[in-house]
Amino acid sequence: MSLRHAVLGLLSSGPASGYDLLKIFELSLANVWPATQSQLYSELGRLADAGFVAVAAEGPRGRKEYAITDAGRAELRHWMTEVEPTPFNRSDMLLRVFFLGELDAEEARAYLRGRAEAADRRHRGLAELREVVAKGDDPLSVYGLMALEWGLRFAAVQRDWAAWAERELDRIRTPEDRREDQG
Amino acid sequence: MSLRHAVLGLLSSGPASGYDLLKIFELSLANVWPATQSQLYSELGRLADAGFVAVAAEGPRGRKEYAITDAGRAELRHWMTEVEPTPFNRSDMLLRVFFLGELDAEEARAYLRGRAEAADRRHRGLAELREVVAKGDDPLSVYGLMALEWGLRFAAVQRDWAAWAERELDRIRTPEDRREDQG
DNA sequence: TGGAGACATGTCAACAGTGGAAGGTAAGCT
DNA sequence: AGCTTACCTTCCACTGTTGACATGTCTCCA
Repeated sequence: MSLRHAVLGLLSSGPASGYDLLKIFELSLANVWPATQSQLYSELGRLADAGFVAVAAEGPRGRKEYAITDAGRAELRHWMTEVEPTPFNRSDMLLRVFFLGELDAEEARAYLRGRAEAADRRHRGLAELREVVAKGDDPLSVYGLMALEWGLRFAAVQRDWAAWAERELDRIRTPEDRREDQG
Repeated sequence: MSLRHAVLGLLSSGPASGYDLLKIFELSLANVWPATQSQLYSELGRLADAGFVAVAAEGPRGRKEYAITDAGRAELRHWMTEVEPTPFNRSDMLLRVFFLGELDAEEARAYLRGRAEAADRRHRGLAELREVVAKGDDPLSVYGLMALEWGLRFAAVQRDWAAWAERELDRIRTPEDRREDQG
């Protein structure tokens, strides 16, 4: 139930409407905690019922600006400092690795190669983003930068792991051929 | 909808009952694609309705052994080779990083330190598991080893990143103190 | 023979996440 | 004045995930 805390976290730096929050979710938070419009509005409703946020102002077009309350801030702090993060999540990429034996050698190689390439593309994309940020064109908070660095390292490790696994696959699958060569 | 493919993947190497599958989910697949008993049994039912698996044999205590069908195998192959894996998932650990500014310097440090330590513990645990596997006491498939290697590298990168972020935090938060020293 | 423990399945309520439809208001442009 | 575009919210149906409860059988062993 972290959508709730994502919303509280965003509201902790100032009031915003559901629409404003949606923009943030689509941009900076998209890779960390994606959320859709219907999820956001209903979560804001629940948060208001629970007293963690309140409508601070109403604007044109039915706009409602939500502000975090003291109770909300307390809840956020509690989650940040007391609740243990989940160590890891589901990964359909890794799930496929378990079943790679179902494919023939060529297909398995192709899969790992594909993963390495995708990770490499992501790595290059993030590196570019870091360049842009470094030039100061599009400032990012210290914490945004930390998340960016995480993404960069994560992409690199995935790329390198996939390349390693591909070599490993060759090492495993070729002994029979080698024996044939020698026999 | 990968639970379906996890089940198909497991059944691809031989028939099994819901109970058997549950054991596998609790052990080797727990970190990659956790699933509960209720999920498993209902998924098996849906899979059977869709013709991807069939009851191959019935045993004592109402046991039903499911076997994958040709259609099921085709579906699994399709998913393995044609469907692009989701690049990354939600991370409540990283979500917290975005809101680290809500905490004071000491708390933020503690958070990152905690992450580094948790990752280090996981890394040591997996390294130990790799030792055990290497000794051949508890054999793991090539693919299981690849997944293990992934876990190891992932834990290492998380540990190192958290340590880096902690130093980064010091670098950012201390300039004011330094100015005070000089002034 | 009686109890513990593993084996085995089924069902239900609640919550979380996805995708899309519907409906309405304000601002800016021509 | 009329049009378009951006702004803004609500509701709904469906799927996925979790946890708990209910139910019963077989094997072993004291």
